[in-house]
Amino acid sequence: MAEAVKRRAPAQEAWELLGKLFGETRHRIVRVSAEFGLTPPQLFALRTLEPDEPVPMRALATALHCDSSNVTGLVDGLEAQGLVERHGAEHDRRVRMLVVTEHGAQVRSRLIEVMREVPPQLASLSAEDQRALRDILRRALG
Amino acid sequence: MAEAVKRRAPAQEAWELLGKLFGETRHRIVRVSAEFGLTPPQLFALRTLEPDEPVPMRALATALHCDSSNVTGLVDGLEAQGLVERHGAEHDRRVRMLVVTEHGAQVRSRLIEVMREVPPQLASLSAEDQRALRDILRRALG
DNA sequence: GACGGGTGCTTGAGCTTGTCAACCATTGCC
DNA sequence: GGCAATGGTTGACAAGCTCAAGCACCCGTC
Repeated sequence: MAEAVKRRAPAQEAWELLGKLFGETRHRIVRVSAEFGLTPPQLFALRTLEPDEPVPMRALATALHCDSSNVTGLVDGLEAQGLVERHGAEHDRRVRMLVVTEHGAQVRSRLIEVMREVPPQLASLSAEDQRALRDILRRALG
Repeated sequence: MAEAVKRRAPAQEAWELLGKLFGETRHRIVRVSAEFGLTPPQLFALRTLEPDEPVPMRALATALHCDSSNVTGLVDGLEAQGLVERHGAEHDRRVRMLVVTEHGAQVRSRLIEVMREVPPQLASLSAEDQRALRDILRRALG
């Protein structure tokens, strides 16, 4: 640690660089949502719902880390666009199962497709760097 | 490309892993903001302002990629807490220069400190991985 | 020097997210 | 049957965000 030189740990610099990527990604999410006529929270909600696995609203709320009352509004929006439907559950008449419609499933898969697109900064990396990055992230997050 | 095996490019898998990290970071930002008595947008605003470099509100708006009218509210909040002040500019009486107060500068630096903390997933990487990650990100985003 | 377009900021309307508290219907246990 | 707990909705409220309108001011031109 030289006197005037403020040494930053490599991980810290990496973290700051990721911060930049985060910022740009936020705007991307807003843009993509708008393309699909959704708001970002609606997009996350639809992405969370598996077309073949109806879940009660409560489950969506916990998955999104938010209040149930919030989900009511989100689902209202999705339902208004015919992307999901509320079906009554047989065994418990209190719960409403969320079912992704045919249309909703199509939108959802296109949406996931777009979200998966690797941002240009990463795509421009060499094949070796891409593999190394994947391996490191696997070790960190896997 | 084997038949049934859907091969994912390494960069794509890396991107998905980063998505996970993003999600966790979002909650972290909310938590940190609350700790400082700020809302997330207020936090970003304060972080953007350099204590030694007063800037017109317009500049903050473009830096935050939002409308000027939005900044008015954000700055109202920061000013109410004594973190920034609006000063008239000499050469142009329309513009209001944003000046970070002494207190604001302190809060800001503590805040940046906390935001810089490397999340545990990255911190737990080996020193080599950390360096490799930094180098790759430098190439991607530098 | 006065006019007029462009600019910086604020205000207000309107929408969405998000939380909390209150409420209703229903369930399941005692 | 009674009663606490649960799933979902509603309403009140705070905040972010955008747009349109307005105000004060700058600056070019005639």
